[in-house]
Amino acid sequence: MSSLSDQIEKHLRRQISKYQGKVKIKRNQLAENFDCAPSQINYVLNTRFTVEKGYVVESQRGGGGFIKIIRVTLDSEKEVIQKVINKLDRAISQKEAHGIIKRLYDNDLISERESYLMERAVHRNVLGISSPERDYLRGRILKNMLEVIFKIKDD
Amino acid sequence: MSSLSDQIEKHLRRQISKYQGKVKIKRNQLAENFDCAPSQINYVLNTRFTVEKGYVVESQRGGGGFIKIIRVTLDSEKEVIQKVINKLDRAISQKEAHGIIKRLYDNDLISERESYLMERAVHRNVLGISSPERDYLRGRILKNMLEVIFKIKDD
DNA sequence: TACTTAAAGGTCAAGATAAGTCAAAGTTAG
DNA sequence: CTAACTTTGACTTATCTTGACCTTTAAGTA
Repeated sequence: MSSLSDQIEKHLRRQISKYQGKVKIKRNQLAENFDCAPSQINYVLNTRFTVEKGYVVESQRGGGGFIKIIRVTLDSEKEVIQKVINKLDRAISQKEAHGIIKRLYDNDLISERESYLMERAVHRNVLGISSPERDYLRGRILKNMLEVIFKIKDD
Repeated sequence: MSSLSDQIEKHLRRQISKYQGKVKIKRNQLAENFDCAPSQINYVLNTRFTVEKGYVVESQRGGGGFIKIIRVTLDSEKEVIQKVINKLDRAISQKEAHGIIKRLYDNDLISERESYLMERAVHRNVLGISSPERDYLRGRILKNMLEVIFKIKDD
């Protein structure tokens, strides 16, 4: 049995995922739904939707007031990845692949183990087939690994 | 005649085996079931579910608090991976690959992100070429990625 | 426009829950 | 008999929940 705070957190996360990373709520309404004190909502926000955890919370008081929760994938991070992925729709040499992976690792976007994992997956000896098909295959594998890896949110 | 601690230990071990190597309990509830002081549970954890014995214990206090016990494979970890790798010197279907990756993830040998990364790297649509070459390629990629995991410890 | 009011959301501290620590007391194996 | 192990309970710390009171703001009214 999880605590009320956990349930509220789960609910909000689901909503956020459902609506492209942001959601707007009415504090009192939500408290009503969960049958708890309105300040409970603030508690959940303050402990679970912090900046360190990748969220920004905005609110407004008064009539028509609201609380907005926005999930942020540090702008820089998102930009970097997007740019990298965009460059992958073509043949990629092993050297290029190495450079890309190293840069991601240097920027703390992937772990050391992930970097070795990826390097190996696109290594010429592993792919086996001959160029230029091999370079296209490498591009596809790298692109797909990156796409999938950055859709997963790591808590 | 086994002591109370032994009985509690046995019970927890059974639960852990039953639930894929991890279990989440309520300390007070468990103490109630065994009709003992709650701190008795801590005693059992501290003497029988230590890191040296291959367990990690996590907990949270306060409302909705809990104790989680997770079995971690230490030495056996490398053995498992080695066995898996040895089976990969052949054509591997996507379904087989999925099973292997899932098993590694379930056993906490790879992270969720790594599992997604690997699944994608050997996906039929990504590899592109036709069978049976595709299945051999998949086997090579998977084998090589696992060798990396085998060699590099994540922390 | 200026003022008033009601409708939000914010803060903080007290109380409720639940796990952790530690040392004293009890048991058991050798 | 004693040393190691087990059991218990008083006290501590962490987390969650609630409610009283505060601040901000939209909207209505003169």
